[in-house]
Amino acid sequence: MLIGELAERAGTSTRTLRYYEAHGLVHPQRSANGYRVYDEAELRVVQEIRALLDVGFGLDDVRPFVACLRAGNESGNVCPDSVLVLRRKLAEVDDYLDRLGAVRQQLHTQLTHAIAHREETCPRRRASAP
Amino acid sequence: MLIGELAERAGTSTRTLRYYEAHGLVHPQRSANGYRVYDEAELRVVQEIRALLDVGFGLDDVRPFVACLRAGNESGNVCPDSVLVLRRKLAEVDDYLDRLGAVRQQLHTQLTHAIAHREETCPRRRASAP
DNA sequence: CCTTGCCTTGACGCTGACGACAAGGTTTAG
DNA sequence: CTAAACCTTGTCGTCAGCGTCAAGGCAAGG
Repeated sequence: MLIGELAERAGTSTRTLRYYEAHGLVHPQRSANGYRVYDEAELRVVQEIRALLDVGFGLDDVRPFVACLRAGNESGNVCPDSVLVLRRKLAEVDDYLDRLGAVRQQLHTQLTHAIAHREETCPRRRASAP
Repeated sequence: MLIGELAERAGTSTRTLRYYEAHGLVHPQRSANGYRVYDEAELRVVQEIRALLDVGFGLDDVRPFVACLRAGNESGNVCPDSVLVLRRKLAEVDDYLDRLGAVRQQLHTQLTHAIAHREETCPRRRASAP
């Protein structure tokens, strides 16, 4: 399988595949003319990478999962290093959820006060009419 | 007040103040030698900018609040444009909270499955011992 | 006069995951 | 012969909010 086919099958671009290779996530062989040649297993690998990136992982975070898949496991999650990353990421997400919740609260408060201020300085006719 | 003093009082850098000016958020006067001269009110403006950026706003989102303050209001939140931005940002945050919650759920699931798989293929001695 | 410490504009660096383009080689089909 | 459709490496652009020099002007104290 050449790079174009893998790109299409994985729903990504050739640029992306070369990028992953440059960062050590994919290791295609080369044909006589220098073309990259991928075997079927790489499709799974690329899909795993994409799935993790979509969830907010960085390339470095993805490495253990790729290695885990390549080690013959049917899931990239089951290796110790992957579990460590999963734990860390879960903690990060929880942290971010907390902060984002606080931000939401603050925005809500500001908005409420702004509306209240508006009622104060410029009362609605409908609302205050008998 | 010169740029260095304002930077220190606002807890930011001169570079940052020049950056804000380049993006139309601050309009200092100039002294005879070309130095930027700020009046007291700009401190409030810069603080408002910093507070909003810290919450995740972009410079463009901040503009209405700055204009609102400069219009003489004691809060930057009370003007219609500011309220619009607040509403939009609140919606964005809610959206992001939803997606992040889904991600958290997925991570949790993956982690749970990975652990379960581990128990399966390599059961703990303590847990299964009589 | 010289140093110190302000200030000025200008321009590149950074982070991440690519997109887009350049300039060229290869293979196949017509 | 040539066009089409692949492929190669290399390099610059993107988004945001600045950090970090670089090179120089201005003011005051010793």
